[in-house]
Amino acid sequence: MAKQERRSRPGDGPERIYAELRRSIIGQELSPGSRLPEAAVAARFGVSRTVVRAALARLASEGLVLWPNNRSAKVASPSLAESADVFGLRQVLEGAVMDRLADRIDPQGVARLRAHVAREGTAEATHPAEAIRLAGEFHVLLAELTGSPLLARYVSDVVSRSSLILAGTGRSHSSQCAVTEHLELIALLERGDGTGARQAMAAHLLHVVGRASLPPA
Amino acid sequence: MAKQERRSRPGDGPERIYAELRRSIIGQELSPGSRLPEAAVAARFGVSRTVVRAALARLASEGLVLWPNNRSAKVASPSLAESADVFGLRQVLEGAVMDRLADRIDPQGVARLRAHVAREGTAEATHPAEAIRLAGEFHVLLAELTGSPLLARYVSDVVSRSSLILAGTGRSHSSQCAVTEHLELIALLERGDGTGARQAMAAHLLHVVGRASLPPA
DNA sequence: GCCAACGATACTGTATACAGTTTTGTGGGA
DNA sequence: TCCCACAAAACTGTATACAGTATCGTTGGC
Repeated sequence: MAKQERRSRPGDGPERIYAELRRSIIGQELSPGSRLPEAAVAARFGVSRTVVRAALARLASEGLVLWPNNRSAKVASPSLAESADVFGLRQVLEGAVMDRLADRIDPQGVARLRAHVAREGTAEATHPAEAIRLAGEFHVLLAELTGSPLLARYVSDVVSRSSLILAGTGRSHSSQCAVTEHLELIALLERGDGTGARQAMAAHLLHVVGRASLPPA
Repeated sequence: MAKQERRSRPGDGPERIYAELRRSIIGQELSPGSRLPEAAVAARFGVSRTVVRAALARLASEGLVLWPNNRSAKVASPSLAESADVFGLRQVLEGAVMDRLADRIDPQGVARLRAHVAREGTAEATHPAEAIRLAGEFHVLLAELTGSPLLARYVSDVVSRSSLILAGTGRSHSSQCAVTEHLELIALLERGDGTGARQAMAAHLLHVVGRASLPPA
């Protein structure tokens, strides 16, 4: 017999707060530098500081918030150097993703990618913040399709940081360009062109940086 | 005036427990699968469960312990597939490290590397567990010299996991071979041979895997 | 006016209490 | 013997209390 659904199971508290804060940060509802006092966050979500601290620890480990000792956590505001570092690593990691995917991607994976890009296209005009999030998740989906959990995790990490960086610049057409470039990446993978896919990804990432008017990595 | 040294400053508790547990795990004092009940760990180190939970959270985020909901944390025991994943990512990340270092390494960096390898040589015969740790830290040091904090962090991450994996196999001569190979890597970097350094690193990592009698990545 | 000392306020770090969940051990029936 | 039910023990999840630390405004001296 199926267990009765509960409104929140034990252990889900931190996860929920983490997800909500993360969404707020990437969606610019919390701008870089915003302070996140534990008590305030706890009150806002109706939980205790204990739960908030667990969520903050995770956000800090992903670089989305800074959390110095004995001081309030605050939303990270990456410097130019840090931004360059993030995108430099994306070149490394996502280059490896393309190499691996060109060999092993199957029609089902291609279909998932195309479906995702379709959602990007839908959100692109109406929900700019969500468009940024979806554009990032496309890259995470690519990484997941490699079948390497670790690679997927690191890509997810740098993509989160990228979203925070890009949210700060607030270019609204970023996503439109991303859609056509994402489709191009899929096409290259589909025909097994690993070299082309790697190069296209490198160019795509440079475009993303360029549109955000950051100096190239 | 300098502040009076304290035995432990607030906020240092979790960090200390984290470091001690990590050392015990990598040093095989805690073997894979060992249970880590919060209360037991807390009693052992003379702190409260609060502190232990923070340390466990960090270890779990680095993949050294598994921490399912409502269950005791336990030391991870990586499967063959997970081990292959770890070393596959090391190829990607450390290949990038060599590329970057061949351009930018300075005599001071070379000196630090050589000094480190000297310590590896000293520990190699007498303290096998410490030799494994030092061999890992050589790779972390390489990554740090690139000047990319993020790259350094990810390398540190996969090296930790590797240490856990290698500790399980318990090959005692691993470290001796590592010393000569590490010196070879330094020599290649010193003469600016990026391609050679990248290839040598790839071979080195394959050797490490081979000595541990794991299937090649 | 300017700056240092100081006190109030806000906030974090850690311990602990209690409730809820999982695990373990034990006895009874087939 | 095997296996299920069930109760006891072990353990985690969360809230809360209290002590310690940073932050900020104010006051007093110059």
